[in-house]
Amino acid sequence: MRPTRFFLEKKAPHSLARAGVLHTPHGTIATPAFIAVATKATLKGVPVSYFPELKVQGIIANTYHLYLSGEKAIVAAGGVGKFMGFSGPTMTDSGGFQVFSLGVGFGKKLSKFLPREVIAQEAVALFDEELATSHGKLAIVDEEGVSFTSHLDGSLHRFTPERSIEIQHALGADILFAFDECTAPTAKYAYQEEAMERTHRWARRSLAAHRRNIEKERIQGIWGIVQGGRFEDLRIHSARELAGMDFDGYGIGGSFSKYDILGILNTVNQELPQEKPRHLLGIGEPEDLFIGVAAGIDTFDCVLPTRNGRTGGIYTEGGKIQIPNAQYRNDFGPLALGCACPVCRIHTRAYLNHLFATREMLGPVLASMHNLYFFSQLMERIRVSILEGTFEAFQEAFLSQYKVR
RNA sequence: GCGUCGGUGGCAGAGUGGUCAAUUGCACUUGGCUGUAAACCAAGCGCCCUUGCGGCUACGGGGGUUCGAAUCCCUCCCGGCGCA
Repeated sequence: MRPTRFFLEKKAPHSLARAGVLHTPHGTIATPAFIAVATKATLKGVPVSYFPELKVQGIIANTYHLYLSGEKAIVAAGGVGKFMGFSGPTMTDSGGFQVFSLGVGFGKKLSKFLPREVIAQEAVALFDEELATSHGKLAIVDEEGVSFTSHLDGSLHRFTPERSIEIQHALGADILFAFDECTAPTAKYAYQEEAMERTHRWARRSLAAHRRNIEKERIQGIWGIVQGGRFEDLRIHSARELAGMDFDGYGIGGSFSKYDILGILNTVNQELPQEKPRHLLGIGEPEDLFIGVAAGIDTFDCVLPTRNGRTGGIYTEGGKIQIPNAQYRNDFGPLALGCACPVCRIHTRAYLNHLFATREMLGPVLASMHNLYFFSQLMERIRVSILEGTFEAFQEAFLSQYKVR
């Protein structure tokens, strides 16, 4: 029996949305669900003791970052979950994203979504010069793997699919991801295709390395990552290719064009085995979560609730607000209307505004907690709506008052 | 009272004849953040104006020198320090 198992409970009638339960050796996740990002074995700013109240069902940590900081103590502690004091389900990302963020993304303010301006001039060459040079990068890709220059001390490190899996075995999460290459949103078709094919070869090697370890294979599941960037035909090809491998679930990675992400995800998910869980890596805003769910995604992870929280962004029913802004100085209402989170039960916008203005560390902490609850709670409501057969109505009701800037 | 040093934009503090509406930091205002190089980054921050190598007013007050002054001179006011 596989260490992670997924059971579908209900499918929505007019979309690919679905509700289910994902079983792991450390408990279950009711899906659709938001997985909190705990890159360096900490959900930045939020004590594990608050997880239950914040409805945090699971976390995802990062192989590259924990490897750099030294995974020995984590192994000695009995795995990343035990190390951080979290008894629930855990995942580890393979380090594939760092191929992008420390590679072609280094020094640039590239998000995973193709910028609006670039879409407009799609026909024009997309930063081809920059992508072609390795100057200024901390990660260089070759067929065998990736050479990293540590962003911490400049030391040289080497990741291959086998090495990533080996470290992920040491970290001991319930679900680990195949080593992949996350490409830039600006990558041209030819490079995207090349990277995707390489990612498929790495997926096979990751899978083989995992199955080879009989002990770990029994207690950790491995999910493969679909790539292909914003190109639909590549995505279809990638999904079929991955579907043909014996993964326990699937991650959908890489970058997208904001405007056809629903279409691409729909396509991808129709190619993937229906009975297996799909995780959309690194996405997204509340409106993106609806898009993902509607396209058949079961789990998500994203740094936004914590990163935005740390930097003063608060999610509310009416959209995202900047709590340090002057207009909230005397706003004694809750952060979000009707929010039942432990922060809103006690604190006001004015207080959070004050904490940020005075740079008190509690500000980022409380904001992160609230945002985390907001995301988890949103996913829970989405799940309930699917079970009740009212997903589309709920989506419409939520988005009608949630303003996207 | 004498001597001396100093008074610059919200604050601190550069500048010491032109390229100064004035470096920089803080504060302030506003953006951004999507598998976390991020408790971060960016922009703005005298007034007017749609624009500009744009106009106007500014470096304690007043007056002068000069083609030109935050920068030099005189004087007044204010502050620190020293001596009486």
